[in-house]
Amino acid sequence: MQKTLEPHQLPERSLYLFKLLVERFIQDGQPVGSRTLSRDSDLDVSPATIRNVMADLEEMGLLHSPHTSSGRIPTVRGYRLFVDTLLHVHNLNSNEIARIAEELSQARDTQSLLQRTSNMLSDITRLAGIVMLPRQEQHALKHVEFIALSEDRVLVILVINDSEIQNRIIHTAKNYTQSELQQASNYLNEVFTGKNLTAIREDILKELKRMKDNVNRIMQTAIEMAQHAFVQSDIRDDFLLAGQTNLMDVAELCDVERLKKLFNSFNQKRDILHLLEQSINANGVQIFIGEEAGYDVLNNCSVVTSPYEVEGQILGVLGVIGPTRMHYERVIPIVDITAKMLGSALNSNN
Amino acid sequence: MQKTLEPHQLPERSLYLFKLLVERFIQDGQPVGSRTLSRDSDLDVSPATIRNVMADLEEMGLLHSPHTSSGRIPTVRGYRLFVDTLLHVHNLNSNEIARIAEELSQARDTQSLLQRTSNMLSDITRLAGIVMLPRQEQHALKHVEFIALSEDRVLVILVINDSEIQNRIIHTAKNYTQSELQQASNYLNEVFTGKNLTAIREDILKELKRMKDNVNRIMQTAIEMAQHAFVQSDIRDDFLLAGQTNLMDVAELCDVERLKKLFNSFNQKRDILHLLEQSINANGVQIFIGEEAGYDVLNNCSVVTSPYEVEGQILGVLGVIGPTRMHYERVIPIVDITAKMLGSALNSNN
DNA sequence: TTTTGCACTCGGGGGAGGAGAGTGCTAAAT
DNA sequence: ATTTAGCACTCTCCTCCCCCGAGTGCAAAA
Repeated sequence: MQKTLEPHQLPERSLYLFKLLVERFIQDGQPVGSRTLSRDSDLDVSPATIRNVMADLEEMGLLHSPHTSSGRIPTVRGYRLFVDTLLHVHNLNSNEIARIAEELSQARDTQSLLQRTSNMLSDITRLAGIVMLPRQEQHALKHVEFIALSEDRVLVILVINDSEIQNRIIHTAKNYTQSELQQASNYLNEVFTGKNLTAIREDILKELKRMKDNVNRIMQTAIEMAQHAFVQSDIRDDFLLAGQTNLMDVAELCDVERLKKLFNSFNQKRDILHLLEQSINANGVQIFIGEEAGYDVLNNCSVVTSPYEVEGQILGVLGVIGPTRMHYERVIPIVDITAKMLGSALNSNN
Repeated sequence: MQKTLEPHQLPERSLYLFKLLVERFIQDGQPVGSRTLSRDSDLDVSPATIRNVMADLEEMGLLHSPHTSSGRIPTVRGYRLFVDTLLHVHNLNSNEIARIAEELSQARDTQSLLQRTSNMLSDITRLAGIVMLPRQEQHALKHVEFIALSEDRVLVILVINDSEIQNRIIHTAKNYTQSELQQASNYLNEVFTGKNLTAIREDILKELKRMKDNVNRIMQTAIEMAQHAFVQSDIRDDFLLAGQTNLMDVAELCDVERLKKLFNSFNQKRDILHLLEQSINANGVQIFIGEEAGYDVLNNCSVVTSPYEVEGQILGVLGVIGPTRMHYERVIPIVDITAKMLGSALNSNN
């Protein structure tokens, strides 16, 4: 009975060769054989030796041969090891940083900032860029306005953070006149302007409990409206995706059936959102490899994500979707720095 | 020297066979040979005869053989003839009409109505559905509101038609206080509510000319604001596209390179918008076949469009994108009726 | 004008065969 | 105890070849 080997017990040489193999495979997408590796490595070692090492690595589930006689390619577990412990990420060169900054600085409002971010991600990685829309919980209310539409429908306009506008149509129990609504919004503006949405929500719930005692008609209207306007969830379940078509160039995804499934799941948004939400509480860059995360449409795909934050508050997640065989070395710092820059851009937008 | 034949000079039998051939090809996508056609036709005629007919049709540029010995397929010109003069479009059965109506009736606001329309188009045709966003020129202004953001930035909120909200941020020459803006919006609401945007625009331009004589401070502010808010173009150059992935099933587009180009041009939007705009002044359903319209990404694709209108005013265009080999017979009435129903749905939304 | 008969063409499918890359295993070398 | 060399083996991929079938065009007969 042989002992079960664990990756960290591997001799340094094996790890070195494994890393070399993964890098090589990422570079040109062909299964890597012992001969190639022997030529590439600094070690002065014959192919046969390398074959032995590779056999070990395969047994541990880090490598896999597509068929009996072809080189090896990394398994999902192999990529995991590579990414978690072998990969050494450089800083981005200042040119690229400047380019990202330049791109983001041109945005006028939040919407276009997010759009630009996702375009930029896809452009410089040549993969698909994704940006989850930010939560606004922590943002300050700038202004609220009610407009009577018809009978029981009222248009609510929330101005948040100077440049972010949300419209909602709510259905009320009673019919309100425009002037009642005006008074209500005046009241709410006075009380709530400058507070953040979470705080406002709490305040409203408190007020609701005291409602029965309250005879002030204006306040009653105001609170009823506010309840509708603020208390319903405002987590906007959406994201911006750019450069999907870049994925069509990737050889290992180039089968129309697979692509179709992938694109469909982009349209459904559900799975992708779930995935992104998993990383919303992560600390910095996170990497999902292949079907690891449990979504089989993402077979052969990796997702590199990072939450972005303003003043320590995580607002959303952004990242890149590409083949498992992607240049993590390059993509990771890009995602990382983009998240940071988006955070500060959002901050200065306030 | 032989005479140049024109389609309308063709003997009835040739047209009949041509029609049969196109229908057959649309059905199963294989080049159609003389034997098949002879079996299919009611005519008691040998394959050889049909071959002669086909040779004529080919010479006229209506048919084409992929290679020496395979059946024929229609050329773009052939489709044109088929669609323009041979095709006989049935009415939609009441089930399908009900289904469309049902689908559209569930929309709450304009945005979701358009979204549903485009989804529905793609669902029932199994192709890509497209809906151009409507112009609002002819819509009545319900309410206008100004909110001071910071220094020279003012948020304009236009409520149009009860359920359509537009936000714009404008940059003003002077700084206005919120109360100035309030007065301005009060004034504008009084004067303009109920008028349509085109009329408002004209009024504003007239007012501008008289501005110099006018000393009323409020009116001056109001007109300056209104100028920014209304006069800039509000033609929203955008469309909603659904079911792109349906196109991935279509055999003749199933080459990744072609698909990539197509999807890219969907993302660029430019070409597609140009195409749609061409049909905005058309009368009813219009059909663009293959690269006819001059966009080579649309090679092998047809676009079936129809403008949709409210009270005789054309607001936009909707349609379907699919392979040239599509079931025009079915798609045309669907697009037709959808345009009409969208029109009336938009109307009842007002 | 239509049909029959016939020679011809072309694409696609199905081996056969060989080259190339790579493997695993065993036995020798270090 | 590793490492290497040697060797047989395996599997993919390419190409060549061949043949089948579908369909054609043309000429001559009906």
